[in-house]
Amino acid sequence: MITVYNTLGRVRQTFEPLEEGRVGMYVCGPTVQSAPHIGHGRCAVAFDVIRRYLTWRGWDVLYVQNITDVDDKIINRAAELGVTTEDLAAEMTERFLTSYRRLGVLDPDVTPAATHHIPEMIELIAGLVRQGLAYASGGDVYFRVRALEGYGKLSGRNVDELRIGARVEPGIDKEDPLDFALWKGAKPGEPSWPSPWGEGRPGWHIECSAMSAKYLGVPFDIHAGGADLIFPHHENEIAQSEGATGGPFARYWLHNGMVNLGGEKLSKSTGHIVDLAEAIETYGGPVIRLFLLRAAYRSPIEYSEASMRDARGSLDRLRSFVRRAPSAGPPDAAALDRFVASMEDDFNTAEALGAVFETVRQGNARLDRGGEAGPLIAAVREITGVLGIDLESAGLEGLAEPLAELAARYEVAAGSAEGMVRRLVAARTAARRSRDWSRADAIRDDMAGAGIVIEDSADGARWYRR
RNA sequence: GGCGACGUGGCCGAGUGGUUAGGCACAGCUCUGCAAAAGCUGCUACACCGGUUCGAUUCCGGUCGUCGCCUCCA
Repeated sequence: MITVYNTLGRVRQTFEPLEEGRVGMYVCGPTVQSAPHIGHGRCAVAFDVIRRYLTWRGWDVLYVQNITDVDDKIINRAAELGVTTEDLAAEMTERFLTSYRRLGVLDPDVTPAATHHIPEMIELIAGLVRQGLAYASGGDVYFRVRALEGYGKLSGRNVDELRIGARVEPGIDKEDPLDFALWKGAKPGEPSWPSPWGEGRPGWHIECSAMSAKYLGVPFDIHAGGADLIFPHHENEIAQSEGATGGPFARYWLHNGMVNLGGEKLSKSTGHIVDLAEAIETYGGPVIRLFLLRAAYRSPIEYSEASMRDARGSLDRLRSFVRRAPSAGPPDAAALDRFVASMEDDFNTAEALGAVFETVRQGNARLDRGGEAGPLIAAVREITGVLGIDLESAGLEGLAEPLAELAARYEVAAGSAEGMVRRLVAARTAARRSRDWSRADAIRDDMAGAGIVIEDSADGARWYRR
């Protein structure tokens, strides 16, 4: 039985999909205006893990993550750079998807882009206008917030308190400052589409209402995203969708905590950012993924180099363990049970990892005593697989050059990166046999300098990339 | 000001009304040509003040502090 914390209602509750054995999941994706930062990675990883877990548990998950490819920020940024909005969006989309993959995030089943769903959005807006829940004003269309019962139920706000803070842009004719745009009339030179209200483009919130309904149907099971989207984005999605259908929209709302730097949230608009691609380049995808999974997905986490080093140390421990012996037999049942119990408690990956490390210690202790640890290793492999933590890849990308240099220095044949590593390790083993300690140590030190760690053991040398 | 979350040992970070989270770091020992890895041992906590209770880090109230949202944001 899975328990989840539902932002809607702020309660823990049993997760029961609408249809037995099937789960529909919609994750709010990025606005592709600039490159991804660690916070985007956290969101992607958090819900990728949930998807993987549900899948592993035997459920059929339909996973949708959108791309917002039209928006004021994109228009402005493209103008600054002197490129088209399409080109900018396409390039940034690619960068997001590449970084996500390097974090071990599986591709969504559907990755809908807003600009490919304009007709669906127009239809939805037209329906809201017909029902009196929206109105055209100038070339814009606004949602009439006060016309909808229950607005604010997700974020715990009430309309009378909101009134004071609501943003009113000059020159815009809203009936009420709380009302938000469903459709924005185009200014000259802006990308636009024809609509019953004139040329224009969709507001931000409407895309998620339209696309989630299209791919998952309404209502659907899980709607997820960053905690900073609770208000107004998700609140407005609910207003639009429930206004349009008269019934419930998404059943479980899951929100990941923010990634902070120096105690403050990362934010594109302020430039307070840890670039995701750079971090991946520096530490590798698996280290970052482990860093992200060490805390529960709802807690805020602090990015720091010290934390990344910790995460690398932890990853090394896992890798060293599974390299000691092959998996054998079915995965250890006790280890799996602990993993399942942790995950079913609101997908508590931090606790799940605690159980993994205890399994590692048990396994190491058994191996030290000359015993068998096949099932324990199998369990660790199984669990890290579900968590999407890659313990396997040698990851020798980018090392061809330094390895070739070392191959030349120690007079072994050049070739593929992996081949050179093997030959260098063999050369060191030979040096050790002839008790040429200085040569053996030099090879080990130089390899370490290149990022390849060599460890001796009873049954030969093992190596892995740091 | 309103709404929400949170304050755990050197650091990161789970969890619980009375029993070891875990990782990283540190010290000692074992093992090892050296090292690393690994094992064992050690170090050690629940912001503060009240209350409930036989007993609270864990429930309730208050204080202080931090963070998020209230405007675009994963």
